[in-house]
Amino acid sequence: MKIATWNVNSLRARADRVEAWLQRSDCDVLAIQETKCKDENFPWELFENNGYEVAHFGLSQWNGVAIASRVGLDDVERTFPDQPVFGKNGKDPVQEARAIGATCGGVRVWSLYVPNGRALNDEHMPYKLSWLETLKNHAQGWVTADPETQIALMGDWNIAPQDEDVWDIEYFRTEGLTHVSEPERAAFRAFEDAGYQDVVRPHAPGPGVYTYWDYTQLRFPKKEGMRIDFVMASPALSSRVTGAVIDREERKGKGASDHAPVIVELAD
DNA sequence: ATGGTAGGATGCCTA
Repeated sequence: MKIATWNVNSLRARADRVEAWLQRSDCDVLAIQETKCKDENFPWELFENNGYEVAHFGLSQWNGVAIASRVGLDDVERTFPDQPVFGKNGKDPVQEARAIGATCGGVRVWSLYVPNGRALNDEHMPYKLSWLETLKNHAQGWVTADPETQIALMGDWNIAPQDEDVWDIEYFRTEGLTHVSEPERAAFRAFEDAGYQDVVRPHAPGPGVYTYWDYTQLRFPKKEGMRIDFVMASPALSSRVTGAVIDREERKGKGASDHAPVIVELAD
């Protein structure tokens, strides 16, 4: 079985790319982030025509997460329990469309779009950190309750956990940028402490291996990227992993998302 | 030279 995660940065703008990728990737499950649409604009037939069931959670033109599967799609859950709310200037707080879970082929899959902190002193940063801590607390509880449970927390984490996960850590430090700060990295490590493993890195080691390249500044041709998309697997799922690939080819050419798909292969 | 790109309810906000 092959499971994958991909921040597509607008499903409607990327429909042809996503369909072609589904047809050539041979993936059984795809966790999608940044669909950037509501259900009424979701391209349901794209998935149905290619043999996938799909569940979507989108509230507006922002965020939006989905799971497509050809090995079953059961017990769909929109938002994780107690998912923190966010409201600009404290107004109209809402649980944003950043998490959807479903059971696919015996694996509890979560498609996650972790909030972008924007800046170290921005109000989005404490939101990001509490969002992660709340998710971690529940994820820890799921494994404690059933040590054999197979869970994949996958998506765009908006964190570069190690210095090698950005092209120039000194640039990030000098500019005071997000994604590499100690609180963000501690939030990521907390998932590891709870038993979840980054199952891609051992099969796609750095340095210089990334999942995201900014559209600006010629970041992709200059190989200046970031590793911020992860598949964090519970212990029982980790032991099934036989390989992993970051599909850097998909970042090439006109009309690419700024993120590459990340694929994990599981033993039967 | 303080730029560049790409998406969205586009002439501004988000990444």
